[in-house]
Amino acid sequence: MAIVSRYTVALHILTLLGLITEGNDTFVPSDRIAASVNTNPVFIRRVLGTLRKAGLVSVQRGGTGAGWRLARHPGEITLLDVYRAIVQTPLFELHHSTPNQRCVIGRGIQSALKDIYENSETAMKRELAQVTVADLLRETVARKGRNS
Amino acid sequence: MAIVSRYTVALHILTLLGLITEGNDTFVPSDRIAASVNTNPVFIRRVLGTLRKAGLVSVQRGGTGAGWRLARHPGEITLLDVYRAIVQTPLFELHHSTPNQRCVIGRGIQSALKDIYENSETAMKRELAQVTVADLLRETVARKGRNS
DNA sequence: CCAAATGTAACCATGTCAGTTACATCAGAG
DNA sequence: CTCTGATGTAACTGACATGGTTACATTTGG
Repeated sequence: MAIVSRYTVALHILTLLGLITEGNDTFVPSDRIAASVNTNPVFIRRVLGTLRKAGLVSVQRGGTGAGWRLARHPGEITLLDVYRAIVQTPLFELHHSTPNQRCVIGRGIQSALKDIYENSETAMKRELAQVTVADLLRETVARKGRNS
Repeated sequence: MAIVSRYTVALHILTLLGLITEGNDTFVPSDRIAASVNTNPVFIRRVLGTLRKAGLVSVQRGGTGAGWRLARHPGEITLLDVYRAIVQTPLFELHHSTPNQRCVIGRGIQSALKDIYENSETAMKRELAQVTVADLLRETVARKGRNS
């Protein structure tokens, strides 16, 4: 399967918070974020909770003006930070049930694949590490309206 | 989520076929493959069917000695070939429902993410392209018994 | 105290994955 | 020509993940 759209939503959230809360001390409620992402506020709050545990956003509870803002500057959050917060599982799955250990292939393949899979996942993460939320925000506003 | 374990099974199959059918003209039945992978033959045949459509394996139907073998030499099948055969979906999912087009972020983020996601997926595939089934087979038999 | 939020549980619909059973089909061996 | 060992594929299932929805207790500024 693919990497969950929750990751895309997380990046959308952080980009939006970067746009609105950077340079001031405002907080954005989950309803408003949900309206931009076009989904429901509960899902947004679930993602925000995960991002908060990772130290990427901070929350203000209670009263008018409650909501969320970035906990760091957008230039100090890489897409890999967000990936690590949202995605816990390794990119490639091994066998569901361990292969037959009485077969040469069954005995050695998981170990061999582990290395290859790690290299491949690392290469993907290396790309994500080179982009920050600030970069994404800049690119996003630059493309207002374009389709590709 | 993660890349389906079906991909791991496909690599297991091809490695096993490389071991058994390279240098002779034998065919391996799905039952025997299933015994090595430790799963059921129907699942194996489903994966083999996909690999056959991609031109990676060939099948001999009917009679004794029916089964499967590699359609190319193991050194001429990269892990990226297998990936392309098995995985059709892009690595990263975008939003399930299109974001709010009246918001600056909602308007531009999909386009911005598309580029980043493509770069990242390409980096992963570049690693897979550097390994062949022959490499995997060599590594696998070299590690008989080791756990990591 | 009121109002506007968060935090979270509970439930649901949907979809994917892989396991299983079943059976029609194929083709070599005798 | 039949027997036999296999493929090809449909159909059903259980398990699980995902995200949508409702509901409500909790928090806190005004």
